[in-house]
Amino acid sequence: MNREPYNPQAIEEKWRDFWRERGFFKAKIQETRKKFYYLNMFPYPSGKLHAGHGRNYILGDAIVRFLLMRGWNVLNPMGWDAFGLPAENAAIEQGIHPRDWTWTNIREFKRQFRAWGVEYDWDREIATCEPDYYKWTQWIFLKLYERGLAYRAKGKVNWCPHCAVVLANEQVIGGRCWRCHSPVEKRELEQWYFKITAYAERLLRDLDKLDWPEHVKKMQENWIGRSEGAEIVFPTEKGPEIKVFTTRPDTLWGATFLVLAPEHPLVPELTAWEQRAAVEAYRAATDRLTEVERTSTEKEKTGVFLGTYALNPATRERIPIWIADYVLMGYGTGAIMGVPAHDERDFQFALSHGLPVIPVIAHPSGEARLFLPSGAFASSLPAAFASLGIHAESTEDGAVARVPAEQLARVLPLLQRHMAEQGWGAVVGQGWQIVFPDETINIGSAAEERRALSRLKTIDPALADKRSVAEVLWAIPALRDLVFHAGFGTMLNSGPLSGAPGPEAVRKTTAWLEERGLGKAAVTYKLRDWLISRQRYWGAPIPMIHCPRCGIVPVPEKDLPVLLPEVNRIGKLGLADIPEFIPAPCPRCGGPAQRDTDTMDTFVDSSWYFLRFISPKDGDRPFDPELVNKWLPVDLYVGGVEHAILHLLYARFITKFLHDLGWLSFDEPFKRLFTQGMVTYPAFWCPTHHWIPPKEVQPGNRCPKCGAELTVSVVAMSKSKKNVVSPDELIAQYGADTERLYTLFMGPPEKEIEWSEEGVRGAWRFLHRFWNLALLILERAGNTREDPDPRGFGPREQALWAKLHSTIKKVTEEFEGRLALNTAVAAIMEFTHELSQYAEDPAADPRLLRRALRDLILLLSPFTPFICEELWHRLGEGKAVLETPWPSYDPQALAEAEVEIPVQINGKVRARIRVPRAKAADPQALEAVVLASPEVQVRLQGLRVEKIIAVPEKLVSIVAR
RNA sequence: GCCGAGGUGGCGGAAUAGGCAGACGCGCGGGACUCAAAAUCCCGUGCCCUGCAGAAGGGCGUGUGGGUUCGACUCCCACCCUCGGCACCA
Repeated sequence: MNREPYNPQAIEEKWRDFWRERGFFKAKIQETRKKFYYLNMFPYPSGKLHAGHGRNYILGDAIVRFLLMRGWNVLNPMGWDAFGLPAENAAIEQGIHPRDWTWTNIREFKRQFRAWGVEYDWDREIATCEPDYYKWTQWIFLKLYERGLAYRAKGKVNWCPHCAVVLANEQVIGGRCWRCHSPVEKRELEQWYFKITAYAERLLRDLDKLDWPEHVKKMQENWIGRSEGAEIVFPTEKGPEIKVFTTRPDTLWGATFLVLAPEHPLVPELTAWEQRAAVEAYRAATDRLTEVERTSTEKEKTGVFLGTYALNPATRERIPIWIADYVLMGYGTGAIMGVPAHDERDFQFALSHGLPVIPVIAHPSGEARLFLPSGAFASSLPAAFASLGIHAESTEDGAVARVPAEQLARVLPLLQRHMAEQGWGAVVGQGWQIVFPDETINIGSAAEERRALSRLKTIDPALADKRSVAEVLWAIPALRDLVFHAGFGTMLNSGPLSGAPGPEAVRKTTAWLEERGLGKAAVTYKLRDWLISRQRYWGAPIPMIHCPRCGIVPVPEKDLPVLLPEVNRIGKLGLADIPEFIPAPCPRCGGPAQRDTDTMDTFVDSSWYFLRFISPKDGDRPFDPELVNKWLPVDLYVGGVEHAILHLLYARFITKFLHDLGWLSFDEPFKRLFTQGMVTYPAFWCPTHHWIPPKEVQPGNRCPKCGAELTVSVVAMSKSKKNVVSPDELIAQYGADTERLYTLFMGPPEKEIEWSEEGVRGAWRFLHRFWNLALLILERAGNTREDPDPRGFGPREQALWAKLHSTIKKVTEEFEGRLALNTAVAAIMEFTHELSQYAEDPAADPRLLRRALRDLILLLSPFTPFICEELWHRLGEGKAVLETPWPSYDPQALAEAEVEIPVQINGKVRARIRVPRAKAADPQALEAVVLASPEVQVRLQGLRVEKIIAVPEKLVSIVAR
């Protein structure tokens, strides 16, 4: 019999507008019973969508279709992140106005969504570049300004020379621009900031209440970077005090120098006259370094002595003040105390500059180690040591012995006694002791350090060039692992706190400092304030006016929006290049004044858009607070992990701010977050012709233009690398349903995955089988209207019936739980297979056939809505799929089926027995059935059963000897 | 360096609560259809060994080494590797 072939193009065109026309995707915004706010991160409309983008939108569409069938009142809006640098740069490349570029792309995106069958509540469409949207972005700026959370400050900022714009810290990725990857430079500029640091603690703490992927929360946690420690005040001889932040106040007695960031404001005042030239030169050199160069850990620790001294508040010793570029102005107080014995960077710095190192924390291992250079001891020493149970080993340049900490007090005098006349020795681990025949010097202060060093130099001419005891000890390989350590341990050489055990050291020192008014407990964050000024045209103008008389004056709310001026020129312009934009009367005094010529960072636009969807056309307010408070937080937010820090942190901040302002009752915008993985595809690189589209690659990976061998890399699809798969072509060849099914089936949606042409064909073959099966069943059972009666089922029917219900269960649970829709598709495929086999039986129950097909169509409809809508109507069900409730499963159907129980004997599966589920659920019954079965009996012959474990519905394990 | 995720057939992956390892798909092999090919459909497919007309049987197997358990991809200890984020953050 010749059946009508599956013709996806014809079917899909037929239904493309159906769902929209019926209004299935329109949220009933006034009704908030059983509401569900589903949100895909809105795109920046760039060119065309590729198959990789489908990961996000198709997943969302499937979830929303499922939710609608489950009876949820779903809000599923879409908009355009259309303002900002990305759009502007792309438009410049095309030589057109950013607005034209944006709207052309929006039309294209919408066409492609329609082709995919991806639907939204289009009545709520917004674009951040439209005045009725950015008016409210400006309003948020004004509110932040009112509260002192938007401020202007001069400082070193990140500057991207290629984009001609400043960048926020979050937009510098590994020292490079997030858009164009150029190395970022530093410039001294006056810019606008949002005080996100005021929210650091809450942004950190509230991560706990979010149902987000653990790694995204961790990334935010690390970015916020909370550190607990103490702020300590160091007096200086020149006068001004220096505040330092440290996480290790317990090492204070070991602070032998101070280091300021080269940009530190106190540097000029603290510089001695004779050091001024050197200091200025160093500061200038630091300025010229890029972020990448400056923060490279490989770099030698450079720095310059200011020529003046501070006082260590604990030891009261004079310590030199230096500047060095490894100390950053933006973190803590921009100054550190140098504790070379217990901080790796300070240690390197001290070694490079010959600064003294004083150990003040015992090595956590409790070990001490003795070193004696060759010829340093008398022949009587080994015997004396042996009496203490200490055995020395010879190394290239001397003898080494392990000394238990508690033996130290006895070893040192002994050592002194048996030392050669011109000998010396060192014991490190529990502090450093330098032993001479007539005395032992404990390195516990700078004075002792100096004295020990000078004696060493006198004894051993080879040490003449050493500038510190640390240099001497570091040169001995056998001691290195004990000379430096950064662990917690018992405090040493620390005056009143000596002997304080490691776990209490920090707390005790902090208390000691606070009692004396020398310092206090403090918390510091890595998070910096959000720099939001951008010197480019395509963005929301900052609503501020600079008046020569009144200073900086905000534009009154009633005068919003500050409209972006129209321009005819295309290029890297800022508002400063548009003279007619600048003049404006001062809102306060009415005199002539000038508009601020910066625009806002694109991430400001997207930091509140999820609120606007509730009342997108409201002209009087940014959003309707009453409805927003009913609909938000967003129940499920889906987007790329690349926004883990940037957008998601900013949106959380603005939400908390609006909450504090009283506009929002909630303080976290996205209850659950799901990050989908990228789609990769091979990209081909020719040294002369650059990126070559995969389709043009010649056999043997050759360039079509020059025949050169191409370099292949499997990377995320992107237009610039020309390795995109076009949905238009896929749809023309296979249909949208095939692309959708493959996209959802190819792997777990959160994982990065490579696109496979063969995989697409697999989805295509499945849909053919499904189509043919449906037509077969329609022929055989199309007219049946009765429901099947499970009471009359034979074993085959019962098995199929159970399979149907377990499939419904599986698919439902995936949508409601972890969203591993790839396994839901696999389950549907399995069921389709079993249904096909049953349908071939001429005696098959038509009522069961029809019911199975009906439910199968519904289960598959979120994945492949076109073919399912078509078959649904052929089934004559009247209503549309989306008006039909999602199938429910019957636990009874599952209970009645037989299950196969594997039987393990001594850990190996030796038999499989079919048992009715009711019996399998009861351990005793299960055990009895298994032991009675012939297969098991044969296996147990000659063995004595020692133990039986029966796991209900799973397996039976028998131990026999 | 620090933090996080992960390592399962030829490949993508499954095993959701310690209970049949390899679901589902790709690829591959064989067959059907065809003059032929493509497409499609059906069957088989972890590795190794024994065996055979067809069967059947056994051993090994989830990065490596150890441990807990009747039973480990799953839990514990140590290590190796890959990917992602951060990185002179005091």
